[in-house]
Amino acid sequence: MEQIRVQLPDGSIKEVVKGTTVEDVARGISPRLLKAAVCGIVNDVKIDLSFPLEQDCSLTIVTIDSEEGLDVLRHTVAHIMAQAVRRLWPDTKLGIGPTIENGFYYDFDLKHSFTPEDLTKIEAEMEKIIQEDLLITREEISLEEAKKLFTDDGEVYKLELIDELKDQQISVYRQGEFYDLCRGPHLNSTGKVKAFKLLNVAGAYWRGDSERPMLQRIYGTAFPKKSELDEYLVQLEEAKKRDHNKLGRELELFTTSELVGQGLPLMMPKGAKVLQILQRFVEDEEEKRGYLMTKTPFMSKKDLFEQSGHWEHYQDGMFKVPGDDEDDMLALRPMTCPFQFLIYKSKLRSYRELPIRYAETSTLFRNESSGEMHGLIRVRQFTISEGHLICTNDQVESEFKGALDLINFMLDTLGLREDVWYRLSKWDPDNKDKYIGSPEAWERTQEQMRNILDSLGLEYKEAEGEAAFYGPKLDIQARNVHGKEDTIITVQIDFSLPERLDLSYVDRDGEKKRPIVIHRTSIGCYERTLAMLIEKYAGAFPTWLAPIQVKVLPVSDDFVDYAKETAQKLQYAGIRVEVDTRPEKIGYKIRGAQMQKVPYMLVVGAKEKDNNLVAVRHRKEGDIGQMSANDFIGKIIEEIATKKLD
RNA sequence: GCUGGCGUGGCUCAGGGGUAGAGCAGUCGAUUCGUAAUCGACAGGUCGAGGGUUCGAAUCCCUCCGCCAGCUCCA
Repeated sequence: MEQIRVQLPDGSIKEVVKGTTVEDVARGISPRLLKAAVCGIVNDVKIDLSFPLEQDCSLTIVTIDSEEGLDVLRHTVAHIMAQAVRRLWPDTKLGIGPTIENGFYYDFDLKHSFTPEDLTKIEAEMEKIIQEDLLITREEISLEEAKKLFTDDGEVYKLELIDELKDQQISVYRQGEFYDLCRGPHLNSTGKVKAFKLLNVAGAYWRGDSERPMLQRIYGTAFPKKSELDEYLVQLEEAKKRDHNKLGRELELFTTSELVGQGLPLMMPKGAKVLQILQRFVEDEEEKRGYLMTKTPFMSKKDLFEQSGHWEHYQDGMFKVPGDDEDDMLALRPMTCPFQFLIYKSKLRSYRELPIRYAETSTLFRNESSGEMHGLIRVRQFTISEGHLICTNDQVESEFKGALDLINFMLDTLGLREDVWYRLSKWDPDNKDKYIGSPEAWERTQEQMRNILDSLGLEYKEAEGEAAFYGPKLDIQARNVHGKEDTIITVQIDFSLPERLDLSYVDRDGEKKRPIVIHRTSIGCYERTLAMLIEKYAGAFPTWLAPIQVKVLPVSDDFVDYAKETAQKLQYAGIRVEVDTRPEKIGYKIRGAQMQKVPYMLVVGAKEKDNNLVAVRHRKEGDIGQMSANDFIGKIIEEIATKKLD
């Protein structure tokens, strides 16, 4: 029998008979490996355990506890779910069923619309399929065979996918009566699945195209062990408790009213206070870094937006305000750029003035469509730390880096750095109508941005079709507690609007030249940042950001005066303080302050009053002992001044 | 905008054709208390809005508004 040489990840070579399967190799190594094995990687290609090795190769055996193994498991569970849905609703047509971060989904097209109760039914059917321990097999077929197979079933969506696989090997996986177009690999039997859960149902357009039919998507997850699944589900529940939309209302940061409408939150005193602190912090820091503040109108005649291109490219996102007659249309501003450009243009500019850094705490209005609004994250009116750096071509790199340095400083100070990632958002060359400017300029600017990022050694992803209509962006992304991704900060290089608004400066040689504009935010949108902070800290803001920093709690009515006196001292020192004067027991007051997530509680009773002290309790550390009010003030002032994170 | 779910006092929820219920929060009274819930009383709702079916609608039907998740779109 012919022997082949198989190289394992540790570098060792195993000689096996030609035709030996991956599973056999695993068996030959150890029973434990065999049990945990889900698939193999042969010469960098993922394959099933049943794959026979025909020639010398490198082989990694993927186990269920690895990231790749988990992916295989979840993909198989997605098939089991599709099989179950097919058994329960035989008229179901299948869409796609990929794995995603933390789980999988499958899209279905059927007349019946799934209810949450259906998920339980489907889970029960899946459990049966797992009990049946069906063998999962791979079959490679030709394009014609594939077309025939799925035409007979009326699987229109699968046929569309097959059409795009023209030059590739088409494979079908079968388990019992069920089969599906799939690249694989998969577990080798349904019985290997130990722990899964279906999570929710939602609509999703076929191929992500809103012009095409909407299918029903079921999300689920799976883990090698039940305990891991349970742990994950607990984690999900815990995350929901941090939801800014729930906590923000409970903590009286903001509220909404049906009378006001969607996407228009009302900031309550505590929420407004946090926003004010953030805003002052940003404005002061920008001033230190050479920004000039502007204050421009919330609306303009449409003429301005026509010139900037917003009217043509952004009209759907704008609120229009009718004027006295047809031609006198106004619009609320969706961005501040054109206004600041007019300030720049108000006189002739010299190269000596550049770079000019304009900053504005800009309130913007965007007419988001009704299904998009969410808490403080997607709203129709918001305030953003918007700025425009007008510079020469030679200054772009240093200005870009300066903007990014400010951003990173902000993220570090707020403790958010570890929660974000960077994305180079490029245009979509197949969709030129969405943009202004020439393809060459787009490519050149994107390359320039890439070079800057690379020279900083910054790690980033690239994303096509995510650019602004006037230029590419560096977006700084974060996830909310539901795992949904949002842009929180952005830096953009704009070569188009300076042209459209005819910005210029007089250069050293006396010639008029075109400047470049960098659009940037430093913490982005204040409302969205507040939402992130609420979720990051579960409402327990670092002391410098806390709307109430100290709560003074008299042990009984007899000490209310002393409590008020103490609070007065703190207030003079600029500390945000409240006194709980309710005729309640101390435990009750502490509980109240804990639930409001106030950083410090000062308990005052006879012992404190007689010795002119306060008993300090920290929301996390508990009782930290007595000290004089002045000592406490010194301590907390220091904590606030250094913007200490918990 | 699309799909699905949901709207009952400030909050969390029960009731599901026969004239609105609990807990917490609030107010008042009693208690004057030492590190996460003292006791009692009171008050609070045109059951999201508007139409319809019915002798009778919080409950069934329709439209709209709002909330939640996802898709699409975007900071």
